[in-house]
Amino acid sequence: MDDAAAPERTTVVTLAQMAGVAPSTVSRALKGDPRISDKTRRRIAALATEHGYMANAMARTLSSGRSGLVGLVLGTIDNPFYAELMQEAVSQCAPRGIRLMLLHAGGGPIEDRTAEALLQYKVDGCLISSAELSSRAAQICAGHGVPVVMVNRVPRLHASAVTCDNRSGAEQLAALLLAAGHVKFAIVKGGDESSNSVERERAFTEYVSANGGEVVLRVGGGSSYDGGFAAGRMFAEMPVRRRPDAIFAVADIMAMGVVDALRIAEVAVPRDISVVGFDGIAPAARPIYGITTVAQPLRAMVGRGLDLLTARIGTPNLPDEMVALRGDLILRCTARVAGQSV
Amino acid sequence: MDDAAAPERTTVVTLAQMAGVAPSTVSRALKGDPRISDKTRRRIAALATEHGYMANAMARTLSSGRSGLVGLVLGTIDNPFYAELMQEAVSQCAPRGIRLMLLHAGGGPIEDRTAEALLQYKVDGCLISSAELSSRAAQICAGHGVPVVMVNRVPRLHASAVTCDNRSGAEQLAALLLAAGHVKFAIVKGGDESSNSVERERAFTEYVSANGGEVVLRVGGGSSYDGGFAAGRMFAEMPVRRRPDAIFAVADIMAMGVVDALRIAEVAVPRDISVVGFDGIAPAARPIYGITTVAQPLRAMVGRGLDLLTARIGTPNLPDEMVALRGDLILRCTARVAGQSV
DNA sequence: TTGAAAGCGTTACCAG
DNA sequence: CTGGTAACGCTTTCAA
Repeated sequence: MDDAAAPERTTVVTLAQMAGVAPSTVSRALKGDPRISDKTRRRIAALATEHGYMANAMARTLSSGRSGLVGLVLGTIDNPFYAELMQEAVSQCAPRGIRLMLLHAGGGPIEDRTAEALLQYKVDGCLISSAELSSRAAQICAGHGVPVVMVNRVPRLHASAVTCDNRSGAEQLAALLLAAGHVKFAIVKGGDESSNSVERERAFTEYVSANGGEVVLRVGGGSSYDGGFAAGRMFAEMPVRRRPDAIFAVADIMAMGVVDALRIAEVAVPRDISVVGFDGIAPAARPIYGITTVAQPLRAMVGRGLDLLTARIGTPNLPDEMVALRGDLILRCTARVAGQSV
Repeated sequence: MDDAAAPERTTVVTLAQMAGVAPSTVSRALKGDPRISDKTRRRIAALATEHGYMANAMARTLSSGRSGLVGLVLGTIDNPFYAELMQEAVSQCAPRGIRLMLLHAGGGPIEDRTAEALLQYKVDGCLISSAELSSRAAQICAGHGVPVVMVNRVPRLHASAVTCDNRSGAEQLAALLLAAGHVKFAIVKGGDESSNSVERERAFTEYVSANGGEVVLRVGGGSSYDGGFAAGRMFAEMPVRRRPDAIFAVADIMAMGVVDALRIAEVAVPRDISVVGFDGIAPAARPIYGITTVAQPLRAMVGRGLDLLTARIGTPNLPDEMVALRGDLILRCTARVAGQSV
């Protein structure tokens, strides 16, 4: 009835007709191919905007093999770090003209059917930032030449990665605590599969041992608030003599749990125990927490990750590249500081 | 050199050749078209799995007009509610075979270039859960027949929506507080553009007024922790006589801020003031907070939202539909309860 | 500097 | 029940 005037979506072909040129010319003009005369280019561009032309990404992909899609894999979202990372990724992808396909978010491995979306939608590359990457997904990427970049995680298989410099960060924290006179340390670990946790833990331990301190205790915190809370309660219940001086929680979210547990048990932070974290998530900065920490340079990390990815999309078979970015020590109030009384 | 044996990706055509049938038959067999004989179907299916056939989504979209893509628009991610919603959406989309394109996350409106992705990638529908939907994006969807479903937000333009029953929730909270003997109430609002905030605020006010209480104060909290914190500090600084008895923060994230500010000012919750929230986000349940609240039935909301969306994708021009799901009152410890001493 | 035509992999329509 | 074939909209040689 009322669709008599089917508006006939504008395509390269319709544009070509209007401009009196070939479709190929339109295609070239629109993407700025240098061998199209300025005059025709302008004419075509004008027509295009006038008619609200929008390239059909599907057709383009089918023909060119490039989709402009990047797969995003996120870790468990209870940790605000991943939410912040996601937001950063979204905002940095827009100006680069890359679209994100959200493949996974949360704990657990990637489902097979999800991994297949990689292939079906001809994803150009993959940005991964979860602890658990199913090996199937990794295989798929590797097997089909889909470049993978990991952010905040060292790669197990064929992939590039950008991480925070865990060693330097952990050392800065250790140095801070040591300078404040602490000697008996505890570490609240993430998971054993978490490369970050392992690296931070080791660097911290080594630095402390080499400088007159000792890590007397290490407890698992599962990279979650609850894990940190449980650990904190355990510390609070220890006889004071055996209790550590200072606690390094390898993630802020766990440090928050530790601090809360201590607070509830009326163990004063930092008077009785100093607590430091790692990551620099927003809630840890709230006045109620004021977690002393090392902040990951999230913006730069995502930016660098996207650089690596686009480079590899443009030029296949580039060698894997690992980049570590230094984090910033942020002094707040859960750790004693040398020469400062509480 | 070593790509001599170009593996020739398996497609419907190659499969057809192997099976000795037409491509159209393969296509039909693979999608379970009933008019293909069981025998051929099985044969083709076997071939397909054997050769690891993966349909090319781009080609399919080009030909069928349906992409299987749903655009996801998320509000500011500082509120864990959106992170939880995202996770829920991701996990519910997978089994339904729908893929998510992450269009936007964070504050601010959707960029135009992002909105255009909607068209370029032939997104089948849009799931929106942010306060700010750029009208441009909405126009684009409406103008191109892309169904839109809003979750946790009432639609301004042409769109369906699923929300929590704000009225019932607010009334449950009001009733609880009234029963505990509170009479002087304050409300910490979200933004004025937030439909949820407005609805909750109004329902709460009406119920309270109708039952012998009074809302003596309403202050903006910007739907953020910081906003709640500022509001809480303000309450703490008020002369006790003028201070409200009980505070309704229209979002848990603000309630957390309120509670922290009061705690820091050594105003006891709930002894001196009761505080209630709304949403049911995970951090508000931590022992350190224990926010009394109404939890939104997130899983059901997302499920229902996806139902509405797929229905509208399958059958265009269905009328807009608004569904409200009742939330659950969760008694924790920031609100006094009738007949209970503190 | 531009044009013509051959795909890209699927689906859908029309026959048979 | 199945086959043929024309789209879908764009890119990309190969020619001119």
